[in-house]
Amino acid sequence: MAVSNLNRSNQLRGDQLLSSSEWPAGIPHELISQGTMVQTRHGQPLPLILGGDETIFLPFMSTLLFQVTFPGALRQGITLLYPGDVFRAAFAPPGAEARLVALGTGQVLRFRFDRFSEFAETSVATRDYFDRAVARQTARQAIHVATVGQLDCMQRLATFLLEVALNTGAPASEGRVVFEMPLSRSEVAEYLGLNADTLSRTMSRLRSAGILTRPDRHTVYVRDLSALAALSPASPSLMTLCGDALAPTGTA
Amino acid sequence: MAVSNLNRSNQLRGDQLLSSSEWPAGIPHELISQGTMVQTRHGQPLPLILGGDETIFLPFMSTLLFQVTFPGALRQGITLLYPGDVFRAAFAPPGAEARLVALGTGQVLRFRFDRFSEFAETSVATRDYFDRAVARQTARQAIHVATVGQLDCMQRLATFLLEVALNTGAPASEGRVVFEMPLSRSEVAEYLGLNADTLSRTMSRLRSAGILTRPDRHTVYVRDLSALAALSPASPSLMTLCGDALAPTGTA
DNA sequence: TGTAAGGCTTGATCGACGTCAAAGCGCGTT
DNA sequence: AACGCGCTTTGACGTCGATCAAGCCTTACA
Repeated sequence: MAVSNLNRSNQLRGDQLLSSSEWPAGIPHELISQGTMVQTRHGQPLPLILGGDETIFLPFMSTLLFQVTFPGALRQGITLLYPGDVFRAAFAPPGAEARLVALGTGQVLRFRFDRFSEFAETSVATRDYFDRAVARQTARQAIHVATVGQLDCMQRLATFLLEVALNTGAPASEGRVVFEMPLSRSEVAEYLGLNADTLSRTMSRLRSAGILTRPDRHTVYVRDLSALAALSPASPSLMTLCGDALAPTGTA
Repeated sequence: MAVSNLNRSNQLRGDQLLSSSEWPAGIPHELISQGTMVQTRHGQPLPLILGGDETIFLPFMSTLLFQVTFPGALRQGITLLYPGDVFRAAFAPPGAEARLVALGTGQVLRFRFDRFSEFAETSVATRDYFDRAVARQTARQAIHVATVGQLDCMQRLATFLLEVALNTGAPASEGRVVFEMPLSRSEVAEYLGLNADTLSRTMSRLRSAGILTRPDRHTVYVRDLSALAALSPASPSLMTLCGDALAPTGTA
């Protein structure tokens, strides 16, 4: 088992770190011991190696952000990756700056892609897991394209907040959710294709409407999830895709 | 071999229609006979069946468009699919109207997904083909997100024209390309997240700049591919991804 | 604890793009 | 050939969000 160094982070074989009860649903257990577990800090870039030793990452207990910058243009946040997702370096377009960054302290499983697919040859569960994860991410990506392409500022922000709430939030009480904001204001703006100042204004409107509060800079407390969902045309899609983890009181 | 009826179109077993010299590069030949070949007309919808008998489509000699409409919002063109791509119904987000339409007369290979993956179990080439196609499409999709999220009207249009030119165009002479416009004006607008009137104005500016002409409504003649590429921050990405099929005189 | 740096908020202003309406053009139909 | 329909073009106008700038607040570090 190769254990290489990556930005001085601790690295272990995948099954040495967490008890299996903490593993994200769906990951085949026999796969985990095949990879390298990378400890992440906020903002840590995960190098995307291409070619024969292409890398593949599985966010384990962490959230990742994939960004692309065209030469001479602003940066765009492409997708947020949650535990259970997969990201191979070949997903990054050539000819543009592509960055995969960790958004907090956590763990990411890393493989060489050839090793991963070699193991997948022997494991139906791994192939199924990979195909299902890719399909789910592609569907989320379609929602993101439609969000950026068609929705106005408030709708985009509501969609983003709902996405993060459903994927990482903890229910506080009936119709209320708390979650950590994984992105800075300007990163959210990049993700939504908006200006950071405009975004700040829109967030203020949500606060003064009583839909959410910010106990501190990194925390969002959604006081009325139904009202937030009502602002986003994508809410039915997100609710279905994220498994209705936080059943709302109603969508009206 | 099941041959069902779909919108009265002709259907044949996949290997009965074209000589193998016309097959798109990369598709394993043994896979083709496993599917159903669907004849398409312009605008024909390809039904996306989900669940146990999920469908998967392989555009063969045709181009497809995948669109999503949120309830109460405008339609968004998500991705264009060219020969060699793959589309499984699970790529469509739930809770929103999802449409896959053919953009011209051609052929599409259709499988039941369970049958497809059952065959893939026996064929390394098919698995490789599928994974590579998905990765390439994901990279193109990242370009599309960044295009819609960050670029202005002219840059988006230039990016779209370049994409279609590189994927379907025929070189006319050094630095010149002709291609059929597969989308109507309003479909292009939906794909780029723009207003159709604005798009028309921008296209007029390209015409008066001498970069392209429209011999007829369905045809685009690019008179200066380098100038078009210079307008799009995504041109290095598209050129690399589409295999430099039309080597330009220069990118400046 | 003081200080500096960077991120966030908010106001004023401007411009690109969306909206609406009218006219032009191609195309199929009778 | 005349007619009518649908798509496209073009102009006038309004608006949403980008930009610029000032002030505030948090965080890091000496």
